[in-house]
Amino acid sequence: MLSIGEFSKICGVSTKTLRYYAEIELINPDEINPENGYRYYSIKQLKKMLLISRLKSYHFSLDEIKDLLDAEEDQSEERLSMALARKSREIQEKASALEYTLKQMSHDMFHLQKGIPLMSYLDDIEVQLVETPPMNILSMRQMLSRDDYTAGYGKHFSRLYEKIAAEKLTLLGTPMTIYHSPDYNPAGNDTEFALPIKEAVQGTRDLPGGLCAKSVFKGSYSELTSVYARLRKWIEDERYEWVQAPYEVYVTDPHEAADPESLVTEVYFPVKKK
Amino acid sequence: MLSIGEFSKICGVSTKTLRYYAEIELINPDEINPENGYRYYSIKQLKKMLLISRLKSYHFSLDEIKDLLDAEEDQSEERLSMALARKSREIQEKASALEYTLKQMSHDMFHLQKGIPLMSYLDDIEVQLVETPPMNILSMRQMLSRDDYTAGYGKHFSRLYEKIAAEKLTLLGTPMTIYHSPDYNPAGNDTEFALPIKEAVQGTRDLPGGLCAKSVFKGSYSELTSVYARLRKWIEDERYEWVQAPYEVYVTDPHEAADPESLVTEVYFPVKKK
DNA sequence: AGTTGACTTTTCCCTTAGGGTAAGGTGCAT
DNA sequence: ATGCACCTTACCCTAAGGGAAAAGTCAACT
Repeated sequence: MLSIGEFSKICGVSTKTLRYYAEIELINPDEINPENGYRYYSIKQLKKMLLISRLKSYHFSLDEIKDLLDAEEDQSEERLSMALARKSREIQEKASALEYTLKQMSHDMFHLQKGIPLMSYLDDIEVQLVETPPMNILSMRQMLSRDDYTAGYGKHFSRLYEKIAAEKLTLLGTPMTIYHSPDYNPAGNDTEFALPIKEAVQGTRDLPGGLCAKSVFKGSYSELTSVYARLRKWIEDERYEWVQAPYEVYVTDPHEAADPESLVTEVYFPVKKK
Repeated sequence: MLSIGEFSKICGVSTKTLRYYAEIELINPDEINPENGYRYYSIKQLKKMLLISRLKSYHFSLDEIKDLLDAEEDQSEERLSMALARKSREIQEKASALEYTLKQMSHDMFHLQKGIPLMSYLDDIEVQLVETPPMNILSMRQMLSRDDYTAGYGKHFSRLYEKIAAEKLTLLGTPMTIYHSPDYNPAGNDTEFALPIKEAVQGTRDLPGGLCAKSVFKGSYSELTSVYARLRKWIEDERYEWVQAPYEVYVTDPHEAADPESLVTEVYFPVKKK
């Protein structure tokens, strides 16, 4: 039997951690001396402890690890395999999110180098009041969190384009995204991906036209949240009111634009006078 | 003037967040009604709030953001530039750490698919007692955290190799790492990178020989922590005691091994009988 | 003028995975 | 017997807010 200090050195984890793991019942000491409360670990627990450390290095939470270890003997390998596959996908998404962040940052650093203050583009966003015609759109709607957005974007639009090709429909414009969640919600947004088409077939719906506050923005998508802020500010200032879900129209195909600076996006807020 | 709810919608952050930011004095409401405590924000604060959101998306902590915003007007752009460059490097390191984790995971998944339980290799690690001869080593020593390890490894060894080339020294073996921190410390380990050479020049020291517990391990470096555990267990079981810093010898050049499975590493623990 | 519903305030507790410290009890070697 | 290393529990702390409760306030509608 090993004291907590000895076991801690063998495993490479702190005694504090071992006590915490006992508290949450992730790994219990083999024996506890009832007189003095001393914890004693057996060498057989080393393997379990090392597995915990490894899963932790794979970014599993202690709760997830507990679930995996508590699984029945005969299912455990299968569950572990599935969990690893799932977590691996999560990490890939995290990594590509980081890549994206890096791109945004280098973009901002480039601006700063040229002496342009970071948020100055805000002053250049112009807002106009326009009347939009009704459209017939082919769309898919889903709850999406910020993190899923990039993945969702590609997936849904490629499906929509497939359908258009398969059913020989007539495309009338560029892709658009409609945001149905009333206010900004970090947990997830009710998002509709849409393409305007001519034919009214199954899966299409009517997007009513009407008065809209509109901004045309040229630049990286990461700055779009500011465009929304600018529009909401304008709506507030001009005493309008927001009557329907706002939407974005991607005038430039993001896959064809080499430079994020050249991306053109229109943002519409359907409004009425207060 | 905008109420907290209005300002929150315009900025795309929750009211809770705005209250928290006021509490930590990151961004204060322009005015607080002394009678009812209502917070009122001016539209001029929008730009600051959006900048905060952007910096947050770049993984700056609120403390860091506060420092950046509190900077003097004339220094602020310069500091921002430097901070972005630094944070960008941090993120790159995070990303490559994730890539590395992904490699380890796919390795484990491959094993599981073949029906090999994850930690079974532990049973295959053999320990032997050997007598090592003293060596003369050229070395560099530094505190390194787990995260810096990969970067430190490449940097230090390339410097050591450069010196050997420049001074025409005679290499007597493969690279090794000596771990001077007595127990595992997540904050940072006192690590010495070394190459055995013939000549006793400046920058070299004597590595005393003696009795060692030794394991030869074939496989990915991520499994080395377990080799250490296995050795410490053996030392405990056999009633030996650990008298000096343990060290690893990289028998295979990690840059030349295509498959992590083929990497060969020796781990030595200088010991004496208790 | 009264009511209702939407909005705002403060306060308290909760989250992860332990770290740090204090006060007091043990085990082992000299 | 003493000293010292080791062990115990208990309490507070972290970052960035989320959730809920209780109470006060605003604005619109009747």
